[in-house]
Amino acid sequence: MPELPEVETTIRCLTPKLQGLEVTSFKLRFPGIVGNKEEKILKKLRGKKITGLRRRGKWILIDFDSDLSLLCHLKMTGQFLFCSSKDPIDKHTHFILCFKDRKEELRFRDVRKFGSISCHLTSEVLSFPQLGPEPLEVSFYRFRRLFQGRRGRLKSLLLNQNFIAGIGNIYADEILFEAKLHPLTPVFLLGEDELRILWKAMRFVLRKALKYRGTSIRDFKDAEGKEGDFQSHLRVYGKESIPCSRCRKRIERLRLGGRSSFFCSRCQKEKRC
DNA sequence: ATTCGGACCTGAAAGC
DNA sequence: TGCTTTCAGGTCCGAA
Repeated sequence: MPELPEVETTIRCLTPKLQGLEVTSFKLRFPGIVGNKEEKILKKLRGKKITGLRRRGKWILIDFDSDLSLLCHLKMTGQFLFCSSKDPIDKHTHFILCFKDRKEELRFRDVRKFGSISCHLTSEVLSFPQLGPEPLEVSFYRFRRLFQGRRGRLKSLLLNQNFIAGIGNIYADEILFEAKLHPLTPVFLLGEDELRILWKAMRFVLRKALKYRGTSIRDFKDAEGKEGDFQSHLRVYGKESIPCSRCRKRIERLRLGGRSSFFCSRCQKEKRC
């Protein structure tokens, strides 16, 4: 479910609540989300204080004192909840952190169980996922350089976390519509002007999605259970056969690597070699 | 070397 | 109504 805006929204919601809290215990109800090795390391969290939360791509980092960090990925349906320990625990809640002098606890729930939590040394945690630059931090010059010598389709590249980190299926489609570029465009055909338009579109769409606190189409909720508002601003994603907001031609859908891509065939003309 | 399908899971919605 | 199929904000792996 979550891409950069949803992950960032989750972190912004959690940070003021978790900052400074000391771990007293944890419950692992479904060990599958952490490796067996990690289960051992997790015990080291007892007595540690949360110093802060960070995002890198779609990863969530929870930093503790004494050089420990949790590295978490929500995948499709993962969700963090900060709630009263008296609230009922449903069957999809897999991991719980409890804190000193607090009635609230941090829960990780994940219907599809794709998500993951692992524990690392803070000094090493970022070397684990091999990720491209942050879309909202990368300069145009570096962005342009990323494309040098690359092959393949434009949308596939935007989804490649190695290439750039944090964009997923919804925002890739929205960015391409904003930039008026076809998802199947071979990247070597892109010129300087188009790359600049793409870079601007990427920043525009992601910042707007952040402003509206993410997209809640199906599952996404922040750590207070609150939904995002960007779904009412989507222009192509999930809009098959609905008239394009720019030109009124019906939005089309195609399959790219097993995933749906929504686009306007009039606004986003396919480039030929 | 990219690209594809399948795998990992569950549940909602659509199709028949 | 009820059973079956399809689909889903992600990523990894192995095979064409």
